[in-house]
Amino acid sequence: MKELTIQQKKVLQCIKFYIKKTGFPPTRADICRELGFKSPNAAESHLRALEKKGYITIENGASRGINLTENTAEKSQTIPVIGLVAAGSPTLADENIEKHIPYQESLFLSDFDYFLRVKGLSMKDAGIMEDDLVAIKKTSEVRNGDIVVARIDDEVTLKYFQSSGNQIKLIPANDDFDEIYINKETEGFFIEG
Amino acid sequence: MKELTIQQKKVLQCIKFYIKKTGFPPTRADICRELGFKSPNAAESHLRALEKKGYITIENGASRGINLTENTAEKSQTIPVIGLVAAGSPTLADENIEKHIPYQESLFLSDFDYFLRVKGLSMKDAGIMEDDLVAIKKTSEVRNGDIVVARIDDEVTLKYFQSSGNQIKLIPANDDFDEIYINKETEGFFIEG
DNA sequence: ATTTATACTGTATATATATTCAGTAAAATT
DNA sequence: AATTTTACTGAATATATATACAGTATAAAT
Repeated sequence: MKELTIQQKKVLQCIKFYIKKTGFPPTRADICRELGFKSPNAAESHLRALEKKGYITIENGASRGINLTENTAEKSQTIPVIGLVAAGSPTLADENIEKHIPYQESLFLSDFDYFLRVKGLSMKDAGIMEDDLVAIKKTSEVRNGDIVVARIDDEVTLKYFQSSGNQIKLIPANDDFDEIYINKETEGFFIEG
Repeated sequence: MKELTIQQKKVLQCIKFYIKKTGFPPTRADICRELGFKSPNAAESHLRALEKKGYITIENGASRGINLTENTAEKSQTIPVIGLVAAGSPTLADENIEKHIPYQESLFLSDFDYFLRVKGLSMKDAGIMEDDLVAIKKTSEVRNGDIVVARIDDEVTLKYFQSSGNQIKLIPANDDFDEIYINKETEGFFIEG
């Protein structure tokens, strides 16, 4: 695939961002607004360049008829694997990256931020075993029953989240201690084993 | 969330399908064409109903300004887990469903069809271990190097796919036998463990 | 019994949008 | 040195599109 210029990258990112935000592609005018162009033809030209280079397809005559190419949408990225998160007794939690694994966005299109390798068996009954990878998404919204990564000072645990009034309980899925929660931080996602 | 009527479901499905196909939402006219309506107002009314019931949002004045709600887009589904697929020496392959696991489409937005539980260690070096779940997508396009689920008569194996001319080799990622391929059927996807 | 929601056809229209044409200018290729 | 590509402004326009208005008819809710 042919290389993009800096401006063309900006336009492509702008399109992706717009779709993510609104659910549908931008118009020429939208792109101009986002990037500060004063003529719709500036956007048009860039779109045609992106089309020519194979990053998007354009349905002629259709409004917002921009379609990200597979290679563009399913852009292969790498996701960090963060090591050794304790699930039993919480251990230290520096975000030491184990490795980066190549990862096709198309496979798990959720936008989680990193993988966490589980240590300990306290979430055993939730299907999360030792050495499993758990997809983690940084978020500020946590609902009851969610599995969260709780951080207390420098220690991390995987627990069920349960908020009742002002008290927040972190419940392991085995038979350990319950804890008071301090600072909701991330939300666990998928598991396997 | 309020229940949809049959027609409203059809319209919603039509929108999803259109987005999947084209990358952008349909116009009122597009919906009419797909569903056989003769007046754009038929689509308009349904859209407003879907909006009212919270399945979509509509950006007024914007063309194709339809956005699937989170609950709509991330519709929780169940995916079958198909049991005991041999990876070492191929065993029998009736599609006996182990169980259905609830699954949020948002997490893995790829459209694979089912999970396969791996038996045997012949794909060990590819990171696929015993008892891992492998996401499988039925497809007719297979490229060299893909991991495929090969079906020979009633037996199934997980192997690397390698086509050279007319000969098709199935290579395990360990140290077993190579085989001739008969009937490309599905394509393995992700793994974990 | 009356209202409201569903499910459309059909016509009309303001405007949102793609797209072409005419330029300017700098950078990169050939 | 000449051509092509990049990167825009600015104006003009055909048409794609949302959307309102006027109806008809049936089913569901109050």
